Amino acid sequence: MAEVSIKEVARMAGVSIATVSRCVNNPEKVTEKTRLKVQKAILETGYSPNTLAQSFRRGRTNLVMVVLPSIGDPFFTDVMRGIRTAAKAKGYSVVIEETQFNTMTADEIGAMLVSKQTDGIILLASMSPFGTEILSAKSRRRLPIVIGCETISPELAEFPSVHIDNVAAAKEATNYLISQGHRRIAMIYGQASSLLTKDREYGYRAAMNQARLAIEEGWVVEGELSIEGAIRATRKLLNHQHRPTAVFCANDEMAIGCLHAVKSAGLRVPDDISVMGFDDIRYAEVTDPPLTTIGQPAEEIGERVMYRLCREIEDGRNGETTPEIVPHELIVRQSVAGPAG
Amino acid sequence: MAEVSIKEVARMAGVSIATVSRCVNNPEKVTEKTRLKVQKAILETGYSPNTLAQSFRRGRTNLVMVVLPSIGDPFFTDVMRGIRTAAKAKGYSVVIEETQFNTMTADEIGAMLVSKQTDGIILLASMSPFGTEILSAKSRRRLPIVIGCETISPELAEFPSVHIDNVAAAKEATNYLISQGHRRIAMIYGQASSLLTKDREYGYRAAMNQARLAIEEGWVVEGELSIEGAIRATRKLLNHQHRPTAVFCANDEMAIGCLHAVKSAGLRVPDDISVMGFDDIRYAEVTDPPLTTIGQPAEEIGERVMYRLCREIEDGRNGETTPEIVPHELIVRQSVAGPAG
DNA sequence: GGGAGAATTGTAAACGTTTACAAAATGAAA
DNA sequence: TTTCATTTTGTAAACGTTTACAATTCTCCC
Repeated sequence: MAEVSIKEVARMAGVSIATVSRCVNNPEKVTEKTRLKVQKAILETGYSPNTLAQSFRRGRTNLVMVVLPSIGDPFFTDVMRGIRTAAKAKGYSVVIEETQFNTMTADEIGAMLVSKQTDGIILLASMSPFGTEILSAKSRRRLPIVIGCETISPELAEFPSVHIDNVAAAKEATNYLISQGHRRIAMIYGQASSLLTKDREYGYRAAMNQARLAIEEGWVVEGELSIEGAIRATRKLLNHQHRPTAVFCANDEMAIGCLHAVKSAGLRVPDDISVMGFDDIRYAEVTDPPLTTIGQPAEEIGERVMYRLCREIEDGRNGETTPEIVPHELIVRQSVAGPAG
Repeated sequence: MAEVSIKEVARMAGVSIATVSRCVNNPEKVTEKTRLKVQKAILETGYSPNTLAQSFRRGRTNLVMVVLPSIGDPFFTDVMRGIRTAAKAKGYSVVIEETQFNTMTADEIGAMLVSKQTDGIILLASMSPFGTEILSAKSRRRLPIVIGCETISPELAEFPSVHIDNVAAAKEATNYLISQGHRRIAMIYGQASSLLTKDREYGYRAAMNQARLAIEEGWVVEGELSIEGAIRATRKLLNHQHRPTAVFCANDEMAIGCLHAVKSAGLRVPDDISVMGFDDIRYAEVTDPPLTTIGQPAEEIGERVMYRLCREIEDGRNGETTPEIVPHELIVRQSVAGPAG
C-alpha cells in the first residue's frame, strides 16, 4: 500500500511514467486534460515521489550540514534559527554536528562531503585542526562551504564567510570598560583552539595597549566556553594578588558563570567588580544584574550564511570570497559601573 | 576526479563490480588476495561509495527526524545530546524540526515520513493538532515513531515513549512548597497546546486538592514556555488581589523569567515569594538565588528514546508500547523558603 | 484534405548500488 | 585423474526517478 511508485500512477492514468513525472515537476509541459487525469490517479493511489530515488537521480540531497561547538549556547541557537528559516525558504533540511563533544571527527566530515550525503556545509566552529583536511578534500572536488561567526584561519580564507568584526567589537567592549574608569581589566577567553575567542582576546589586548594599560600575568584566563569553566576562571582572578576591577568575558555564557562566581565570593556586581559579556543571548537581560554586553545579529548571521551557501551550491563556486561583515552593537545594562576605588 | 564510482575501482582491480561491493560490505565473502587488490584500487582511486545510491538501493537513509518545541530550551539541548550520542553509536544522523516557530507543518512531517526521507521520528513536542494526521499516515504504512518527554495524548498512545512521570513530579514539587508552609501557591504553565505542561498543571491541582488548598481564580496563568511570557505572567500574579506566596513554574526557563519579574518588582526571592522550577537546566544552578526545581535525566531520556527508535526501525513494530518511565528528583536549592507571613 | 510546424507524449537509457543466481575456480576425496 | 562439494567470482536485474530523443498528435493555414 505504501510503496506506490510512479508506475502505478502511470498505469492508472493510462499514460507513461514520463508524463507522470512531468506532471509533478513541470506541469506546464503537459495538457490540461492529462494533468487532471494524472492528478486524479495520484490522489487515488496516494502517490508521493520517493525522495531517495529523486536525490539519487538528481545527485542532490537538499541536506545541509552545520558544524558548531555546542548547540547548548543560546547564541548558536539563535544563529540556527536564522539558518533554519533560510533553509526552509530554499527547500533544504539541516543536520547539526557538535564538535565540542567530539561527536564527529574531521574524517567523518570529509567523508560526509565526499559521499555527497549533504550538499554543503556551514562551519560555525573553529576548525583549525580540521582546516587542512577539509582543504585537501576540497582539492578533490568542489566543496560548498561557508563559514559563519568564526573568524577564518588562514587555511580557510578562501571560503566565503559571514560574521561581525570580532576584533573591533572586543576593542569596543574593552574601551567601554576603560571609559568607565577601569584600569585593571582581566579577560576570560574560550577554548585555546577557538579562533573566535582568540580574536576577541586580540581586540582586548589591542585596546589595553592603546590605552597604555598593563595586562598583568594571570589576568587572561581560559574559561572553556562554559559556565563551569568560567566559574573556575573567575575564582583564579579573584585570588590574584592584583585583583582586577573588571572582567571581560568572551561570551555571555561565561559571563553568567563569572557573575555567579563573583557573587558567591561575597562581592557585588558592579559595585566591587564589573562584568562584561559578549553575544547578548536571551538570558543576558535577566541575569542579576542584567549584563552589559556586545550584541550580534545572530539570526541575521544565520540567514545570510545559509543564503550564501545556497549561492555556493546552486551557482557553483564563483570565486568571490570577501567576508560579509555584519554590524555589532554595544548594549549597556547594569553589570558594568565605575571601579570602587 | 570526484565522481569515481564502483566501476572504476572494479576496472582498476580487474574484478567485477559485485566483488568490489562485497569487499566493502561483506569482506568475509571474498578471498584475501582479491580483497587486497581491491583495497589497493580503492585507495588509488580515492573511491567512497555514493551514499545516495546506497540509500536508494537499500531503502534506508539512516536519517532520523526529531520534532521539538524549541532547541533554545537548554533542557531539550540536553535531550538532544543524548539522542546524538545514541544516534552516532547506531550510525544515524539527526535532523531537527522546531514546531514552536512553525518551521514545519503537520503535512510536511507526514510528507517526510511517507517519502521515506527519514527512517523514523522522535516526537519531543506536543503533537495534539498533528495526532490524527500522523495516525492517518501511519495507517498507510508502518511508521517508526517514538515519543519522548511529552506525555502521550490518547491518539498517540499506541506509540512507544520514554519520559518521567510528569504528574507525580509536579505533585511532588507542589507538595514541597506546601511542606514549607505555603498555602497560597500559584502556577505558571506553558502553552495551552502543550500536553506536557498540562500534565504538570494536573499534578499541581491534584496536590492542592489533596491538601485542601484553594486555587483562586487567576492563580494559574499561561507563560508561553518563554522567559518573556513568564515575566508577563508573573506580573499578573503580583497584581493579584490575593498575591500568592509561592509560584510553581512548569519549566526552568519560565522560572528564570519569574525570578526576574519578582526581583524587578522590588520583592525578594525567597523571602517575599518562593519560586519553584522544573527540568534543572544548567542555568538553574547559577540563578540568583539558585533554583529549587525538579531534575530530569535529560540526556538519558534522549539516549533511551533513540535506542527505542532504533529497535522500532530495525526490528519493526513489535507491538510493545508500554512507556518507559525514568526517575525524576526534587532538587532543593535556595529559591524556596517558608512564606513571610 | 494535405502538409508543415508546434505541442504533447512515449520509449528507453541512465544514475551507482546491491544481490539473486549462474558460472567458474578451488579443494578434498576417491 | 576424476568427481563432487564448497568457495569464490561474475552476470545481470532491480530499485524509482529524470530526461534526451523519437514518435505521435494537434493546430492552423493553404
